[in-house]
Amino acid sequence: MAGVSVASVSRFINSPDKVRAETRERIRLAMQECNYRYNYVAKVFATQRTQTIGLVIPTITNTVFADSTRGLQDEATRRGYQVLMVNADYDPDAEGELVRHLLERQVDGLVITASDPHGAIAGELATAGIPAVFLYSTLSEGPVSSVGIDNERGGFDATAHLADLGHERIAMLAGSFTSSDRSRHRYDGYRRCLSERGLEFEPGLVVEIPYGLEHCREGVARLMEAAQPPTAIFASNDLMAIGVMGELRAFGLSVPRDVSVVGFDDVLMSSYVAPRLTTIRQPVYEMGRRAAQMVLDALDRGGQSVPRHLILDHELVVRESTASLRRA
Amino acid sequence: MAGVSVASVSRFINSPDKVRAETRERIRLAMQECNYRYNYVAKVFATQRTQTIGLVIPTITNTVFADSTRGLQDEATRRGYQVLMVNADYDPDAEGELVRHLLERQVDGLVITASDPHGAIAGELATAGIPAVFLYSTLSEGPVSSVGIDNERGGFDATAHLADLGHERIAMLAGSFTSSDRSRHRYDGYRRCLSERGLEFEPGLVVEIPYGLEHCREGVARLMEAAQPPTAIFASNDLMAIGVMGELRAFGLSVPRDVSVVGFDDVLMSSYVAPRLTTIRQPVYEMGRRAAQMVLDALDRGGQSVPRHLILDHELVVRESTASLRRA
DNA sequence: ATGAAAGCGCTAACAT
DNA sequence: ATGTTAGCGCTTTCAT
Repeated sequence: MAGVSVASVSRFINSPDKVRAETRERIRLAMQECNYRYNYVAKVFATQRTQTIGLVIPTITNTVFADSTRGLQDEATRRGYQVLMVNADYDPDAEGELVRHLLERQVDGLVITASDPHGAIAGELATAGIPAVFLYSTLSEGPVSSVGIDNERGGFDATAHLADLGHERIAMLAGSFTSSDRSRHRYDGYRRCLSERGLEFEPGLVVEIPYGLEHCREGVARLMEAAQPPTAIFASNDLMAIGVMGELRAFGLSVPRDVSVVGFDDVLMSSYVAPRLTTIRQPVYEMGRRAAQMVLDALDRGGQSVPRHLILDHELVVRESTASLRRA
Repeated sequence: MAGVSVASVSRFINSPDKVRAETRERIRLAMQECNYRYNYVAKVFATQRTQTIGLVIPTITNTVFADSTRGLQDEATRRGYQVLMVNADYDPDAEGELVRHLLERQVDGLVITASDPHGAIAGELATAGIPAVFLYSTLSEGPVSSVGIDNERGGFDATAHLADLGHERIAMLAGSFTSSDRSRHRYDGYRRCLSERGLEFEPGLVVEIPYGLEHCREGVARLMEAAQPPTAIFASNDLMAIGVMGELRAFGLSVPRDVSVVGFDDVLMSSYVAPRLTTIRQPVYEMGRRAAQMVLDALDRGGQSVPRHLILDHELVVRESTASLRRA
């Protein structure tokens, strides 16, 4: 239509300076006239590269994942990559499914917040043949790279803060261990703190619930209707901590007067709720950025690289939801 | 490798029953041996159909969009489609960009929460040549289908609730009009209510801010530091309403004792914050489901169909953040 | 600066 | 039940 070959059109699209101005104009006109639309799928098919990194997150409902995704997205965009995000709803089986799906879609790299980085997913990633990194998990070894914080120490620090305030009956409301190794590691830290402080561990003070605000009611009920209810609750993440505070109020209990609550993540919302939530801050934007960096760097090096395990610093942020124990 | 043609392999993948059991086994073995991975991109390229519907949302940080996306996702999955979600960060220019991007990616249909369905995006969609629907907007006509609620009436109802409680100085903290026609329509309803109730409209009582919790501080400051501060605030959405409540507390003000607050959306979080938020509920899951339904139905009919404009019911949910005006 | 042509991995129509 | 083959729209190498 423009009287040129497809090669010239391709050049026009990808490096306009390689085609004469006059030809450029002819092509532009023809494109306009026939309402040309570039077919990205054909390009990917031809080049075998999508310039896309696949991202698997546990849920879209907890905004931490939105925040880390932003970091990942920014870094990817900066380096000419896109990100294809899918959520697994905290379901380990779905994770494998989604990874396969992303692989079929020819993503160039993968970052995943997995339920269990030691589970089946590890093998899946190992054979994928593209750079992959685990995000959020605490890993110090293994064939696939990772970036996260030390969740065990985070759990320890949260619990220690409560112990420092004089609490002895400290409960943990944990997101289900099978759907999150972070929850398990935070629990490990909780246990270690209890033992180091000489506090007795009571199985009844740990309740494991599925992730999500809507499951907090039952968890809080189990905790507070016991013969000896806790005076402080450590929740696996801020979302659930906010859920806990809501349910505590429904029980006629006041935070922090009757019970102290600490969360994990330091989601923006946590500075806005009443009372403002004490929590463990994770540098999530930075974590997302670093994860992208790792897969992009590997890609730059031709896909091959030694696995790295990056553990960033977390930080206790004391706000209004925790207070000294009032002795009866 | 299995001694069969590519056609048989294709059949094996897409309709295994069309190939003899013995051949099936040979293929399976060969696949295993050479670590075969299906190339989805090639399939899309060959068939010219992605079985994917593109979704553009304003932000991933407000969980309403997560909720409507779930409805959309469920319906799509049920009918064998996937959804490719991208977020525009409330930027009208980004919306156009993303739509073009999705089109290049050959999505079969499009659903978009647009800043302004009457803006440039409308033309973009009209020429796209694939089914598209606007989600969340109040539209009763136009070439592209839509599903939403009556945002003007929603804004009216929110304001009327405050007026019914005796408030006369009712402010609106609005998400920027240029990035959301919903905000504009809710504002229109606010204005109509004021006028119907014989309440004087004061420009100083309307402040427009960018979306996001982090911008609420300035908005609340502008409102409450005025000579005659409002006794009630209607916020464009729940997220901002929660932000408002947080900032009001920072000002030493109590909700609802000193000022009443009403939001919009009825996000799950709104039942957990303190005080529990009074708001206008949108049936967002259903909205997402219906949007998917519309594009999928159009696709089933071969892409052609008359535009439909669906307006679902909203509902005022009265909780704890609003109270009768205490006269000085 | 431009053109010719091979090739990316699959599907689908047709033939056997 | 299986094989043959054209073709999807682009990139890229090699010629000119």
